[in-house]
Order: sequence, then C-alpha cells, then structure tokens
Amino acid sequence: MSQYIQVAEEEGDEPMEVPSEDDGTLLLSTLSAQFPGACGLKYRNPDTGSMRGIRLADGRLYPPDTEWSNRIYVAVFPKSENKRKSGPPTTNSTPSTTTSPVVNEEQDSLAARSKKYERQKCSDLIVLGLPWKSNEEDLRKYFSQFGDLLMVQVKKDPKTGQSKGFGFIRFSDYEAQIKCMSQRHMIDGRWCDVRIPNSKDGAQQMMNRKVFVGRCTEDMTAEDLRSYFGKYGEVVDVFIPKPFRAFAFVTFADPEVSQGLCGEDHIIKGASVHISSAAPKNYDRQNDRKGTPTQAHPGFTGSYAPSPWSQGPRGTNQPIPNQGAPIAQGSLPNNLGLGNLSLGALHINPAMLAAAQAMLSGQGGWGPIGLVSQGNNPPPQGGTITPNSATVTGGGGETSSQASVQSFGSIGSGSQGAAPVPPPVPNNNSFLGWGSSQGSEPGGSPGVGWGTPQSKPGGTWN
DNA sequence: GTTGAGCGTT
Repeated sequence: MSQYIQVAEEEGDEPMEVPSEDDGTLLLSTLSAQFPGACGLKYRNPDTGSMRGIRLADGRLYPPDTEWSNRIYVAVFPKSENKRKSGPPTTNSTPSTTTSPVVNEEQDSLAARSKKYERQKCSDLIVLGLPWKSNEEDLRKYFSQFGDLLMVQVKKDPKTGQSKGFGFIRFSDYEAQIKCMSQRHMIDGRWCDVRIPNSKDGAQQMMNRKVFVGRCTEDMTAEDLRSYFGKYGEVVDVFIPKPFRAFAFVTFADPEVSQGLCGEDHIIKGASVHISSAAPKNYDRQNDRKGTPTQAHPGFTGSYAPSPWSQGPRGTNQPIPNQGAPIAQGSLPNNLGLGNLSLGALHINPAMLAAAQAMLSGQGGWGPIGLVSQGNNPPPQGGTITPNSATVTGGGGETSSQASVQSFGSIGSGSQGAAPVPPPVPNNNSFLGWGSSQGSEPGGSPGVGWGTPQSKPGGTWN
C-alpha cells in the first residue's frame, strides 16, 4: 500500500511528504521530482547517532526494516565541493527588486576570483511563460527559494509597461542555478520554464584581447568599465561608442583574461551586461551561409530542452529516450561538468560542440577568424580546442553553430514546430506534457510524483 | 482591458 514518506532536504529542514509505490518502495524519480538532483535517501539512526543510508536498487528506494515508519528522511545529493546551503551567507540581502551593484562587485573581488573560476559560473537565466501580472518582486520572492538572486528583471513593453511574459534572473550560486533549472516553476498560477537564454554564446570565439560588452547602460562610463574589469586583468583600452549604443569594447593586456570573461554576464551598476568576443567587423557576413540571419555576435539560438528530468514519464520509471544523462536515476549531476559552457540542461561541452560543428559544417568555420584582423596575437597553435576548459578557441561560423546546437536542442521540444529535427522521442504528444498546454498539469494525471513545489495549482491561467 | 512563443534598447 502506498503511503507518504517524510523527506527533508537537509537535516532539520521542514520535511515534505512524498508518496511511495504500492509495493512500499519509493521511486527515486518520485524523490527527485520533489528534490531535484537527489540521488538517495538517508536518515539518522537514533541508536548509533550516525546517518544511515537507504538501499537503492533499480531506481527504487527500499524502506529500512521493511517499514518507512514515521521518521524523517533526508535527501542525499551528489557530493559537492563544499556543502553549504545555497548561497553564501554574505551581505547579499538586497530587498530591492533590482540588483545591488555594490554587492556584486564585491563578490567579484580578486580574492574570490580564483575560486570563482574553478567553479561553474552562473549565467543569466530566462524565465519563460510568466503571467502577465507577475512583477519583479513576485519573481524575486519565488526564486529566492533556490538561492540568492543577483538580478531580477521582467521584460515589459516600454510604452504600456505591460509585461512581455518573460524575464531574466541571475543567481549568485551556481548550485542554485542548477537546481532552479532542473524543474518547472509554478508562478502565480502558470507553469514557467527557466532556461539558459539563447543569447548566450554556445561556442566562444577565439583568442582576442578585446571583448564586446553588450547591454551597457547609459550611465556606464569608460572609467566605470575600466575599474570594473580591472579586477580581472590589466585593461588597456575601453571604447564606448558615441552616441550611446548600449555596448562597449574593453581590451585587456592579456588575451587569457578576455577569453576567460567571454560568455559571461556581469552586473555593473545594476545592469547585466553580456561579455562576448569582439568580432571583427563584417566577420559575420563573410562567414554567413545560405541566408542565415546576420549576427555580429552569434548567439545560441538552439532551443533548449526544458530540463526533462523534472518531470519523468508519467507514472513510470523509464529513462527518457535519447537523454544523455541517467536522469531516470535521478542523479542530476551537481556540476554539469566543467567546460560545459553553462549550457545547463543539455550536456554539451565544447568538445561535443566542436565535433558537431565539424560534422555539420563540413570544414571551414574553425579558422582563426578573429586572429587575422587582430594582428597582434600569436598565431594559432595546433590544437587550440581545449575541451575541458570553458573556452574554445577557434570559432565556428554561426550557421554551423546553430545547426549543431539545434540538433541537440530538439530533445523534447514538444510543440515547437520550428525544430529542424523532430524530437527523438515516440510520437506522443503527452510526452512530458510541455508544449503549450498551460494548465493541463497540476491536478491532472495522478501517479506522477510531482506535485506543485509550493504553490497554488488550480488558479486561473490568465 | 486582449496574448502565450519567445530571448535581454549590440
């Protein structure tokens, strides 16, 4: 007979009840639906005082002594380098809905830097599907459950002030980001998805001392940028086009520095700027093929699979076809592998990207595009593709980049008719139930071990 | 006081 088992995220935390199966076991998928990333269960044995692990076999957790009884269990997560809870207990408590630049700039101090660069970096995340009425405060309230937020934005129509139904957030802690991306979110009565924005560069561009700083605000002066980026290395030049064009160029003395920053989002004066490699003028045109939209800064326009593990196949414990990770086992990797370029849910690392690009683009596209016009850089070394660093030298043309990513990204893209490759899943529209069906989910289809995280289903959808 | 896939005043 089925029963509910009390599970807490950490010892001492408020437990939540998760349902067992009829045979008394607890599906790991059920557990991980509520505790994304959980890979096991444990409890403190009162006799010995030590923690006791729960037996796990074939994706099922077995009750100790044939009985779960009333004790509170604790979810087990893949080991992380330091096991503090989400977010450092720093000064990071800004009640305002916008970013506090001071905090962020402090966090990026030199002392923290070496550490930071060993860890996975947070990136801005796009929140899709927001109710029209949700504002930044709502978002902040909701998403702080995952960790400290550095930035919250709801995109609005400048004229009407009406929300466009999506926004951006940024966590300070990468674990918070991972956790957040591993599930869907019920916000004010709508299911929302959190993904890495497409605007994020999938593959980095080549060694270049100059970086493009996008999304600058008008109050950012050259001096601001110089002092901000000076933390990362010697800045030899800052260029801000006049009149205001919302971007700037920063040139470092050391290409390693500029390279290391590429692909990142930084928060300066409360605004999230995006750093990418400064592409030479006309770079895109020359490399453009068959009418691909021209883009000076190729973005990652593939569609991201909406974290399929958050919602396992209904009532089953089947792995999701074509999903690279053993998600059915619930083992959400805690770090999705260094060098994953923060691609989040998809396990694409530079090596994969490189391979895909190579395949899809025939050849060409891997030349040292940026180097030639730069002139003052060392010639490309053989093998400058470094699969395990977060940067890939040698950039593909953006056409190939897009193509390659889309073929990955079509996983479970549901009703996104635009995907060039059909989803490699059974032709089953109820697959994961994403698609466009808002409101089909909460309360529907029983037997799925995923209720609503904390909020109110049954609300109205609009 | 409407809408529901997308991608941020490059």
